[in-house]
Amino acid sequence: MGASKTDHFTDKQNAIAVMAKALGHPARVAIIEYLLKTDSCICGDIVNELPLAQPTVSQHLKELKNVGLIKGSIEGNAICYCVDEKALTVLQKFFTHVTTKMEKKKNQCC
Amino acid sequence: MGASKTDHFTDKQNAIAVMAKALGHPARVAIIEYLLKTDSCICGDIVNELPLAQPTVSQHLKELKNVGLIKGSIEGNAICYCVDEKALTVLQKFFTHVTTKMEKKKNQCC
DNA sequence: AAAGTTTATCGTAATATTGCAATACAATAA
DNA sequence: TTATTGTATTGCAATATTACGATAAACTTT
Repeated sequence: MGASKTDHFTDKQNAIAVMAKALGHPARVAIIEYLLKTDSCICGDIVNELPLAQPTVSQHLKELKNVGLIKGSIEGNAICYCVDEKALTVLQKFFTHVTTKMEKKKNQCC
Repeated sequence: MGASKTDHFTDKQNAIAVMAKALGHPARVAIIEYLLKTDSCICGDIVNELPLAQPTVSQHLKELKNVGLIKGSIEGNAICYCVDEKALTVLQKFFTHVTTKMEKKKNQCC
């Protein structure tokens, strides 16, 4: 095995899982944080910021892009990457919903 | 390779990544949602709810527990699993922080 | 104690991820 | 055109994940 049985889960569950998985690596969390912190969003700057080789960073960027968490636009020779607001908002709403539900339950057990 | 270079990232980045990774599988998202939806939190009920074999579910529960997203308490013969409020609140705050920062930036590029 | 119930662990096969060197590709500069 | 610069892709080795059958462990009931 090694592949998830996505067929049996809801679209929403799969969507959350796919985005969460993309953030399941510190380098990719660092990329998102860097994109929010800085004004420049040039790929080369991200490579310099991270303790990883250029091909590895490129791979991480590709993954974030595939999942829709970031988007890239060609900026002359370089490429400018930015966070995608919609995708991150989906995650934000999910976790806010979760914590809201938790408060309502207030430790009914455990 | 196959192992993440966690040494070079901040503790917070690693913490977020570890929890996000745990939610990077639809079954584990489904488990969290189920625990919030229902009053019963018996392991057997979770196994019945998911389209996966009992050992597989047990493995997923273990992962969620290792990461601190859920906690389990022995309930006679069975085991009662519940979400851990603190851990999920950390994620909620992270994504709220992210979306807040996004709004401030308002598409400076891309 | 013996049998049943519930959950965890072991072992293993299939697949996925991570990381990087080498290299290719694309756009600009000389 | 020929560098040069910036990014992506390929190929591969090391490791991790997913899934489940078989089995063990722990508690309950009979």
